[in-house]
Amino acid sequence: MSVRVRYAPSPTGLQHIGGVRTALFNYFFARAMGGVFILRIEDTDQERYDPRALQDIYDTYDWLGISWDEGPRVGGPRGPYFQSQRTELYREYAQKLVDSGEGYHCFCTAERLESLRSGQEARGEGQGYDRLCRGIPPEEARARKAAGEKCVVRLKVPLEGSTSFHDRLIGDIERANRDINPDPVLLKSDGFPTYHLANVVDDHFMGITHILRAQEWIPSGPLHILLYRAFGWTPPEYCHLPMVMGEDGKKLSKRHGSTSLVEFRDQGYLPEAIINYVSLLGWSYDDTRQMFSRADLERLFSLDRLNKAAAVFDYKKLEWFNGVYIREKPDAALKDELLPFMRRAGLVEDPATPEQEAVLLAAAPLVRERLRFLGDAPELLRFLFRDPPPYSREELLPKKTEPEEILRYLGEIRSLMEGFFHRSDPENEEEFRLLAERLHTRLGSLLMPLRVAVTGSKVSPPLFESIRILGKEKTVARLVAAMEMLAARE
RNA sequence: GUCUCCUUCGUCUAGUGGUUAGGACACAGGGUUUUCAUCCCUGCAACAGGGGUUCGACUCCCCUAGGAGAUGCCA
Repeated sequence: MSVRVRYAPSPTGLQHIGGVRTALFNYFFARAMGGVFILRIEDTDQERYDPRALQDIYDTYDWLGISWDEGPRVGGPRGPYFQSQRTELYREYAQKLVDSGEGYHCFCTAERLESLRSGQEARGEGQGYDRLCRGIPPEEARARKAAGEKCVVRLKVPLEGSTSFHDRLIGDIERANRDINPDPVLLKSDGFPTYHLANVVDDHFMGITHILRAQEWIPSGPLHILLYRAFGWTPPEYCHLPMVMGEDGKKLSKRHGSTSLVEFRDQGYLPEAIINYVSLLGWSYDDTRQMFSRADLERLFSLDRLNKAAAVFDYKKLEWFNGVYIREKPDAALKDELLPFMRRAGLVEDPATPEQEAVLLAAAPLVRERLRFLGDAPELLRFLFRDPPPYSREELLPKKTEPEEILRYLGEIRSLMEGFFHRSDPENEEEFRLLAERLHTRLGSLLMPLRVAVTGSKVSPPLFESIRILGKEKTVARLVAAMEMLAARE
């Protein structure tokens, strides 16, 4: 039987690391098995639905380069792939449960459930519905419903015995029926299904063969088994993936820093880094290999190498992967990646002029090894597009040097600039060494003031290459500005 | 409260009934270097605890502890 898996997000918030991990594992599993990957939108919560969240799902996976074989935008034989468009189906199957006696109508109001819950909490009892409506005779329930009384459909969870299922990763999981959520709601009073019903019905009709989802779903596993049984269906194979935690060991959330994918993208993370890093959260290939491209994972991913324990999300390691992938980018590709960030910083126009593109292309090799994120680029390269930011007089003066001395050096350097552009970088370096020797100073004492004058900072990309990109005119002008600053009396 | 799952360096992980318990990130030190960074080298550091089983357990079993998750007309 060919593999069919799905990622089924609900459009209620931005895609975050945890969701992406689940999506990725489903996608890679499908690819590695030659199966089908389905995207299904679980938009059954009318209250929390957010159209921006749907767009975010598209944006996130488009950006990551993850595509689905069936789902929104592409369609497929088992659609529709929005649960909000399948409500008839859920209603039909909820009714079947009522008819067969596996489910029942419940007329309890939200208020009653609320007070029930608070009472239980106050007494420190286990929480859950008290099954009040379970005893209502079917005819009576029918009549009340026909009379227009608001109601939901609940599942009749067996009072005795236990329910177990097999998990590919964990093994057999068993739960006493009395510990299962007492009669969960399957169909809400607004006619929409809850997760449990919609999920089971869809997975069945969409022919899902494997359910790969986070371990936070384990507790509802037995419940879903009960549903499959009530319908007379065969459940798919389960594989509950280890959870992703924040640094404090708690479920990853906003307060752990950026967790949504758009945030990572906007900070200048590369999709390659995210994919590589996230893949290693709960999965490994062997004892040493850690570099994996999307294509690698589409081939090598396997459920046999999953880890059981929850993984802590380590921003530092992601950052490291990002640096590695940035360094792998050829000049032109890096330039293209950098462009949006330079634009957003207002350093290049939109669209960039050919000159600006040329400068950025030339600068790419200079910053490549210095970027942790693409978003670091504007600050590093600003001096190529604007006058250097204001710097203090002190910054021009290396330790234990006098202004007059540096002023003299800069004058000499200015002369050196005449032939600078006709010489190679090694030749220029040699010139500067000779000059330092002649002035009885260190090379650093020559280059640091020059660096500050040209870039406005003591930390910059390689100086000679930078000057070459900047051009003689601007370089000399900045040198002069620095000399004037030094010459001015305090 | 109840139920379920989990437990190897700080973090991600590999691993075997007999290993110096391996790799990566982080951190520390050193080297290269015109700054920063990159790069290279070295170091650091783990089998949660207690019982068994066994000639021998990190590895198999049990218990304890700790952690996490679930207990919704949210998914």
